[in-house]
Amino acid sequence: MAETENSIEIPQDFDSLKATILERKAQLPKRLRQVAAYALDHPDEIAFGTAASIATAADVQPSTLVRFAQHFGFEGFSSLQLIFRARLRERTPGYDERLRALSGNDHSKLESGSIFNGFVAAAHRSLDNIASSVEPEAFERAVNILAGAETIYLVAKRRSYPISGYMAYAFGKLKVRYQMVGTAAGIDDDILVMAGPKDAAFAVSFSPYASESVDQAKLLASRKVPVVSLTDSAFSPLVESSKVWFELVEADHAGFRSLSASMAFAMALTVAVAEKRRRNAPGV
Amino acid sequence: MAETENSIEIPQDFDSLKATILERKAQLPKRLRQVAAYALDHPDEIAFGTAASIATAADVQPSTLVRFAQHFGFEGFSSLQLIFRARLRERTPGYDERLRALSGNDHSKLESGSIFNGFVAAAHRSLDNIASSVEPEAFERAVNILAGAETIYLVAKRRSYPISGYMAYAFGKLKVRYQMVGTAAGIDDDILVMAGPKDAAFAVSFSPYASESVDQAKLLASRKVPVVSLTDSAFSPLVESSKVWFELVEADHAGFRSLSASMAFAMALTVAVAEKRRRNAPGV
DNA sequence: TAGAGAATAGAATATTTATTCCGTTCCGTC
DNA sequence: GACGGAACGGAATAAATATTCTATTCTCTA
Repeated sequence: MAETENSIEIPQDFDSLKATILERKAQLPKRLRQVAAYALDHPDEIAFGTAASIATAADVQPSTLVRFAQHFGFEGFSSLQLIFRARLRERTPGYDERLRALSGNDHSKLESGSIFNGFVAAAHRSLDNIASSVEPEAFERAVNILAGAETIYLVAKRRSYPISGYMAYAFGKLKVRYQMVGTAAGIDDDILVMAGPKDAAFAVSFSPYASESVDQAKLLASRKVPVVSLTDSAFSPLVESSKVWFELVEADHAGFRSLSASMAFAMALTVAVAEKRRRNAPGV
Repeated sequence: MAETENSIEIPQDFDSLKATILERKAQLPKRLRQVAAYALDHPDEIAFGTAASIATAADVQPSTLVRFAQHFGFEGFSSLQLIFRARLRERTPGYDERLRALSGNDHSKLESGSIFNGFVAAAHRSLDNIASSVEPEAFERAVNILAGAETIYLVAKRRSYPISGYMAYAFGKLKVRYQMVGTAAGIDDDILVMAGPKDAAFAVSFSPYASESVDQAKLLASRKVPVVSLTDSAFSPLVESSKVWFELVEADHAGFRSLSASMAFAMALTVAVAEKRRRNAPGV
């Protein structure tokens, strides 16, 4: 029997597939071993290539790839390929390590525990995401804009409000002048007409974008107030009003998003701005 | 002419493609803009998906994807897809690696960058910390207490305020009755005298503990309102008033703490409570 | 070294997937 | 409000890609 291995379980992720291949490579026939070697040496090619292109590269026939996949219990080459693709999607260093750490704790046993673990994992992912998507140069520009401002206007509504709330708290402690732009539209407009080019604004808004925030950012931009913004898409309506903007997508768990990464970003920005001010005006 | 743009050069890598899309997004027709937004928000899906699956996800026709690709000078969707795949092959460097790659003479850029790095790292540590320190049984008890309450009172001041603010937002969306206990002392007391044993409270306070929060937790406890609390020490004054309490120490960077882990915790608790309610009262 | 079973190559076929085409709708302009 | 051009939706078609099938080769054993 050299066909599907129905007795043994089929690997569901790259790591266990890799282990299985290594374990069995000794008793693999010539061409299948050739495929095994190529697959482990060039996993990206397997992920993106076609059966024909991979076969050429590995110097075998396309049908050999199918037999290889079936030898390890897969239905065909395509289902094997999915494993290699999933690997690229989850490619964050430390990803599976953290996943293992989480599944090791006792939360998984209880009903609410999986929710807890889910949000912790989502927060980790969000943090990995900002770490790779925020450009140091953009961050520096944002810091410079805000550090040079007389007053920093904080624009945020609804879901984003806690972020500006925390920044306000921190700016207060750090003796940085700020002004929150709240909800009451009448008052807000009175506040905003006092803003000018010497000030700056930090706006936060996530989909679905609160129209007040978008309007206020536009108003500020039209008054030549430089706007730095934090949002979740390059197509966010905040972008057009912004001198510098950051795209930050919070990972979700079961459709709900926390603000973990946003909070880390907000705090970093806040402290960096305060630090820059301290340096530029040490005598004050 | 709405076909291939032979006059302008065709983007050869993801960054320039992204730049081109952003540059032209304003004058893109409806469906093409829809595709543009989806593509930049979900680049991985474009890389791995088929024209049909992507079209469904972006809520357009497959032919629209082809037109989109051709609009930007590509021969068809497939050649556009190659750009998205190439992006995944060259692994995205993390923030710290890019920071290190910067020219070493720019001190300020390095400084702001390391602040950013520091807060992201601190957030990761905080998350690891709560994952191991929060007891599943305690979490379950907290969920039960809050899920059984008629009204959930949210007690938090100053630094903790954003946490209860976000929970309030989420409870509102989830149709869970809550009452924030704000700052104005006079009003708060009026609110609190309405609380009784059928309600419950969630209090958050970190060192130095705001005396109002501590007093209000005490008051609630004396009125037989079960209190769940989140704080940063077993010796916190909140502990004596609490039925269930959690110790959560946010890791700090340069003496400043963000709220990343607290946010993840708060969101997990909020969703778990709403989920439990939904199960217990499916008919409502 | 003959024979049996496994493995392989390559072409034939089936399937999936991208692209084209055309009737209809939308939108701006006169 | 009518016209013309651009954009769109959806089905038809073309292209690509994976899988199967069979004749042939290899390899081990008696």
